[in-house]
Amino acid sequence: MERKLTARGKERRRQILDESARLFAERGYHPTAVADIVESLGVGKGVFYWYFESKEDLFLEILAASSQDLRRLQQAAIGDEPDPLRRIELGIRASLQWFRDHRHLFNLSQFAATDERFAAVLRQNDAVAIGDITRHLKEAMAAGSIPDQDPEMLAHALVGATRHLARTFLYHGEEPVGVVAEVAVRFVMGGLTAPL
Amino acid sequence: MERKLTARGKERRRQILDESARLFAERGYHPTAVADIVESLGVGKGVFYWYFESKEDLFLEILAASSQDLRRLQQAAIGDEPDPLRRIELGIRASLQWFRDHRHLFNLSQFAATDERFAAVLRQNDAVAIGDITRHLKEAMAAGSIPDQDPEMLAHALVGATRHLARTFLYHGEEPVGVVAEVAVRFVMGGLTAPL
Amino acid sequence: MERKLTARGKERRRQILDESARLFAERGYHPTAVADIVESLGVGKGVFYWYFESKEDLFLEILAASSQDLRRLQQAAIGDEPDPLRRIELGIRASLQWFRDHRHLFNLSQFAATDERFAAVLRQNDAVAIGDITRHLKEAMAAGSIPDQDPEMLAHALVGATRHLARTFLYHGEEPVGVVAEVAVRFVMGGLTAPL
Amino acid sequence: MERKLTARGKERRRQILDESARLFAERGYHPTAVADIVESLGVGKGVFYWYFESKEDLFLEILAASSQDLRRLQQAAIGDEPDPLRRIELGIRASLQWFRDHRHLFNLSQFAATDERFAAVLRQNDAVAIGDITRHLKEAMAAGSIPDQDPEMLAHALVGATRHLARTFLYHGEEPVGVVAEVAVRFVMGGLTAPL
DNA sequence: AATGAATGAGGATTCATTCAT
DNA sequence: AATGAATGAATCCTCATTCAT
Repeated sequence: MERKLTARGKERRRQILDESARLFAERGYHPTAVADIVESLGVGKGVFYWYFESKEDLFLEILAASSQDLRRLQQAAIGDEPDPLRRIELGIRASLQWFRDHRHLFNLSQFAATDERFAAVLRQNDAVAIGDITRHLKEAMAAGSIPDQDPEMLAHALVGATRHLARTFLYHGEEPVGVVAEVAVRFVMGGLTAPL
Repeated sequence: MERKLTARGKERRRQILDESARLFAERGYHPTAVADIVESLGVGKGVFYWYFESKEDLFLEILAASSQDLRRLQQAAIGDEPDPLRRIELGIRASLQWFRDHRHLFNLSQFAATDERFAAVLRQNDAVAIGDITRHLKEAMAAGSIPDQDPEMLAHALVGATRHLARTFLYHGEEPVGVVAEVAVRFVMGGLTAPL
Repeated sequence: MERKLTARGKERRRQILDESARLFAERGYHPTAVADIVESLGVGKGVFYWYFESKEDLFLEILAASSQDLRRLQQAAIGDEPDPLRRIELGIRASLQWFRDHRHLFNLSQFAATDERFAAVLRQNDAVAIGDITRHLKEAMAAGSIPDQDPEMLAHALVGATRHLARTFLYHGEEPVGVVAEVAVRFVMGGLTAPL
Repeated sequence: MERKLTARGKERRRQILDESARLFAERGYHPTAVADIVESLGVGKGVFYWYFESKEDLFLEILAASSQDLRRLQQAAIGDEPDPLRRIELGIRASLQWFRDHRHLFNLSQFAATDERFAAVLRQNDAVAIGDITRHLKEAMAAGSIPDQDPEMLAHALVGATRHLARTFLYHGEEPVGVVAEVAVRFVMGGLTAPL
């Protein structure tokens, strides 16, 4: 594969990527046929396979791209903030904003976790995120701002709380991001700083 | 439907229920064919449709049964404990134990969330759980043991943190339940009691 | 696979085997779609896959079966004839008769030779036939009725001449088997006994 | 069609012809896609259709060209040899050499025989070869050097033996041409001169 | 001459479900 | 209750060919 694409080609590729993410999210991976995707774009079936090796391949690409996108946003939000706990707070707020803006992607990773072919990518994506957070936590422990504990477990607790709030109130519900963020941040900070 | 089943019939039904839960969890709902299920039980295809309306129907039943089972355990664990925060703690510990014992079910609800036909049931199950927790939280707020906040949001934060820890360290990992429970309880209690 | 088949099932299986051999021979392997086969039998598409793993699998089975059938006939024709050259003659006559009766199979092995997935089976089939002939030739050389030469090469020359005559005059042409057999036997015997 | 081609154009055409012959021989006609051919040449798909009407057309051309090439070589080898049997011998030796040099073409004609669209060309090619041989044989019969028989049948027996030896020992095997030629010539001469 | 893009019919295979026995 | 057989719509993917640039 690895075609050389013209400008028009790149545009098409992006179209397919976007449209299929939308459909996968809406109906699920299996129930969305390649035929649905191309029909929804008004192009022939061959187009899909001109740009992607397979349906599976496409899905993997969507997963990878979205996780990269989220991370980019988080890092931009954190900037060079020196306080590690404050960095975590900024990360949470950025994530919630991103979740709101890309709510349709929730189902994708949800589903990806249930299929071994995709779960691997998901775990890797997660490992990166957890790694980032773990670094902040270690720093905070070294500075004495939170008690010494297994930083990885804390990272997962933090991620779990944040994502679930996002799914419930930003994806299924329509709560303003700010409100959810307030709760999330307070809950997480309380959890991180809770004495042993 | 609603057949009257003999003792042997009930046993068969349970066999199918268990085996398909195992297969769905292992490979996913769509990739598991009815043919796989009956073959794995060494019976003919007719058997399946004797006991279940459809594959979809069977999956719904698995979902409902497992959520009921979890709730029963939680309530047994809580007993008549008077302190609401203590009730929550007992609920978390019971849930983690159940998750450990039924780890194969993680993927099932994970997947169910991505398919509108199943998501409804899931939401209902969740609503019950959240309702239980919300009641405890309101009581705790009334008693002044945690600050006044939207109890439903707190409930979701709590559930998200707990489930994610379970998924990561009890399903993918092999951490002892006690260790995870300790972290979960401290994190959640810290989060709940964090001052405004 | 390896299903337990009822009498009706075995009958169906044979039907598919026969009908597809006919179609493959008539139109070629690739141009014959599974849909053509089942349609020509007036059954649903699933039936094919109930009895055969794949189209490829079916073709391999046809190849194997036909080569076994031919060999069985040859051995029956040879019986316990003591003279090795006479055995070869009987084998040639039997083969020609079989080729006439199963002319539609010519194209099959012709095609099979061009696809590596099938060529292997073909080579194995051929090896058996060549082995049989080689044994007769060695005996004849030991008895001094033909000059000492590489028996395997002779066997191939013999097979080549016979098959090509069959293809030309029994498959494409309509010559009586007896006439072709006369020429084939005289040509081959002349070739085998030609002095060094 | 029938384009006027520049020198560069002719070169391109030849490239396509050679590369596709190679690929058809290696993988078979149907499994070789036009896309494979052009990709293997590193050119765009338009190129193919600039030089050839269709894939089918290309294949027919390959068939015709190779049979012409073989015949040219045979005639050059025969020269003006007066003895008809000697001419046949020279033809066999030349053919074997050509088969060795173009072994990859074996599969092509093998396959062509199984598809009615190509079989016609093949039969015509064969008819020419058989016609040449038949002429030599008639002359030999007239001269009394071989017994009177149907010359066409003999020609086919001869061709069958020779080709099969070539396929077995020059294409699949690695026998020296000389050795195979010796066996082939002796076998054929024995067969031709065998008394009635 | 040449390229990347597009077409869409066609092909192998799967699978939930039904049915005759 | 249970079985093997059958159905056929649906799915992913391929590929010869055409086209705009």
